[in-house]
Amino acid sequence: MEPLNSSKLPFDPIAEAASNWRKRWAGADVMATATALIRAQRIVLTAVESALGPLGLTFASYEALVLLTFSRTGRLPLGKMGIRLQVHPTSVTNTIDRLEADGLVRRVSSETDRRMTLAEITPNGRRMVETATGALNPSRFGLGSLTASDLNAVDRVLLKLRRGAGDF
Amino acid sequence: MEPLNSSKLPFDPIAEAASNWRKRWAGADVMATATALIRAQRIVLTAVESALGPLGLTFASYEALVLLTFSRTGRLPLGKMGIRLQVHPTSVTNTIDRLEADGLVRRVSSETDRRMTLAEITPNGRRMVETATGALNPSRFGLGSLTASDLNAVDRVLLKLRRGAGDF
DNA sequence: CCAATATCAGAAAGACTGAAATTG
DNA sequence: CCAATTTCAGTCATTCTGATATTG
Repeated sequence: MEPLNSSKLPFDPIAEAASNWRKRWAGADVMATATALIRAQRIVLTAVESALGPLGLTFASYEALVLLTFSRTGRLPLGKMGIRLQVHPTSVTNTIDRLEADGLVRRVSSETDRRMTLAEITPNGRRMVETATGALNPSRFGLGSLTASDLNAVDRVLLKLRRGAGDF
Repeated sequence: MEPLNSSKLPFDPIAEAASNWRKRWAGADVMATATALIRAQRIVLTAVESALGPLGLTFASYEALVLLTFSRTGRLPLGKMGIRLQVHPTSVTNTIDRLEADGLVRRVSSETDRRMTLAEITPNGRRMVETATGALNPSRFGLGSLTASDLNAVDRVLLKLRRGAGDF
């Protein structure tokens, strides 16, 4: 995953837009932050997926694998994974489909509640997490220009945001 | 655009994951922030598109309209719009296609450089911006739980991030 | 001839809706 | 009979690649 439109601008397009918005309506500040958040996500995703792409993973599938790695038994119900990763149920099905096709995960039906399907990470899956994490490290998730205190400042506010949005 | 998976958790899934990551590798902090940024973007986008959806707009098309509104002549070359909005050229073509089909914009070929196509906002387009902005205002872009100083704190760091990523 | 601009065809991944099958 | 879990079919917006036509 490469840059969207790598042509650089001689100014900050969001600041520029915000200054226009402020002439017209009161919501300019939130809109500027919202736009910056969307752009920040693209920066992160671009960095991450350009590191993971060669391995055949997306960030979503990597997150799913990591979640399984951290579970005690190496297996979790798909529904629970969706809740933990905050993604749509059909997206989980989709992600697990691809991971299963690549042999990184396999589906196991639960013995206690047969409605549930568990995803279980395979030995290949565990190896892939190691490799992928190694590939991800140098990318710093696109956040290499931020200091520890910058990260803290963002974390604090985003925690508030996510709580306010009812994430947990 | 509604919630992804509205089931609430009794804890912060990102903090939980971060605590697991820290046991294993050094990049845990950046990964936590990266994950939070991705989640924050989804919160914003969900709020925004649920306000704009009934009007037949996406955030991308709304941004394009607003950009035209703020330009002196009400028209801009598609390429320049892509750079300003930081989206892929084909996405601009796509977005303008839909706006044009809805009569909110029309294509005009440039007279100075005939390679360029300009998008020009129509009177209906201008009315739509008014309506959409009115619909957006109460949503506060999903950022209603943040104070002005919270917004400032995020803006400051994301400015650094975007500059570091070569956005401008 | 080369560069820039926009477009098109086609692929991929994600999110969504609505419906279905299975099981509790 | 109703609820929960997963899957399926299909749609949509976005991004990307690679190719093309037009113009500078």
